[in-house]
Amino acid sequence: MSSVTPAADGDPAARPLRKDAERNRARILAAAREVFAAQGLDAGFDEVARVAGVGVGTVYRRFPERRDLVEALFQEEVDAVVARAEEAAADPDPWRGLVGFLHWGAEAQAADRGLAQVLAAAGRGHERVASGRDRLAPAVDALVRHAQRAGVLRPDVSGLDIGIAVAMVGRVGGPDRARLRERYVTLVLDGLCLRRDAPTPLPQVAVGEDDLACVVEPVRRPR
Amino acid sequence: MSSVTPAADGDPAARPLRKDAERNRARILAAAREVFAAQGLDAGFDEVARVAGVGVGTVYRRFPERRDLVEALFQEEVDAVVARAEEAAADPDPWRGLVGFLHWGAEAQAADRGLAQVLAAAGRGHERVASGRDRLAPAVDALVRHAQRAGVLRPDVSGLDIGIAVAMVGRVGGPDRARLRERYVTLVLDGLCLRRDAPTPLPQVAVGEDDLACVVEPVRRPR
DNA sequence: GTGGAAACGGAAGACCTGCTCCACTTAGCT
DNA sequence: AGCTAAGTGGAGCAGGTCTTCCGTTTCCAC
Repeated sequence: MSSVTPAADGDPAARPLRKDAERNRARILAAAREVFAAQGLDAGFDEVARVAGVGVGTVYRRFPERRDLVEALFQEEVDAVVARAEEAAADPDPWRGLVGFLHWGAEAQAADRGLAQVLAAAGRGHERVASGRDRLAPAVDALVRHAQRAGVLRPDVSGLDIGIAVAMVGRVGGPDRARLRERYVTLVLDGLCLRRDAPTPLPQVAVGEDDLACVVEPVRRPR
Repeated sequence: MSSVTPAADGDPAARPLRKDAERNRARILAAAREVFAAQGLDAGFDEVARVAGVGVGTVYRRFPERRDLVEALFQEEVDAVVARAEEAAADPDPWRGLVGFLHWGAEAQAADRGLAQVLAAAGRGHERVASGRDRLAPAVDALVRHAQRAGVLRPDVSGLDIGIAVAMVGRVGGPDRARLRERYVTLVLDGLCLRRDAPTPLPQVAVGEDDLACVVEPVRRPR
């Protein structure tokens, strides 16, 4: 979660960075991970620089475009999602695998705004992060097919549906609304299963009359 | 949808506006409805003024705070949602009423970013729009109880759950993704019903390999 | 028609944000 | 140690948005 590719930055022919530059690069990546998770992918570079303890100029020199930073960061985060999907697909109980993946995915996206945005961009086929989708889609598709062949998942849904469902639920609520998200994952899963006689019990949520800060986050306005 | 309270603006003791002022006020409200629907509640006042064909100063004089404008606008929009919920609750077939309300609500929120934000704020208990929730919550609760008493809706969900579900699905996709939203409303409804033997058929969506612009919209960063 | 209060509009100032640039510092080689 | 190229940081500029302010226009009561 915090290891960083040491030097070779895509182009293996590039001369290695100086030691201090490499150290700062790592600091910037760590800071960006933190800031992007909290504020989303268009957080100010100033903030990233402040958290990293370097000047803005340094951030811009190392990552001239925002995409460069995002790309460097989320390669590994996407890997984590792919790994989790494969793990879920390997579960001997296919339904349990699917359930686990949905819960985990919703929580991961809720905890990290940047991740949510990257996955959305990957789904949308954005050039630079498209490689993310190319790895992600097969993994989720495999999970879906696995559950469908076992006859527990309805046959008319695709991996894309699962991705969108995770994204939808992941947008619900603030940081401490984990219970609420579990509730909606359970609800969606009751819609995803092939058939059922009774509803799956939902996690109870105690919301006070004036403590309904649990709604879906507002959309952002386009630039 | 386009009628506007002529003069009495909250305070009945206020002297009536001059005729031109009243005309401009109506123009501003119409423009704001359009602009807020497209761009969300924090669209620039400049844009509202431009669309209304008045100067920015006029907008600021009539509505010194953004909240004043939002409040004046969405009183009636919330009324429309309440009316739709009551209509749905009055349906002799309670399940059909619920299905119709979810489809309508998701589409309404997708078509109007401003409405989505206001409903979110209302759910969150925001002071000025709190009155909206006070009217909305009972209407949706009645719809839910109606369906539950008829034994078609699972008993462990509340009106709030319905509101959040509508909001979640309403965030999916862009303007022409109505089909996709229908798909997820159907899926959620299959999770909401008391029991079912087979999945409800989902509306088919044809998405090309690189036309996956169907993901949930990104979250916005806080000010 | 006239006087004066109300309303108008948009230029201008305050502010905020993304990015560049260059005088200075530092690592690493000899 | 001394030299040089690589690296640094933050002041400052450009471009954008929000809000105010005041000279001009419009309405309406008389």
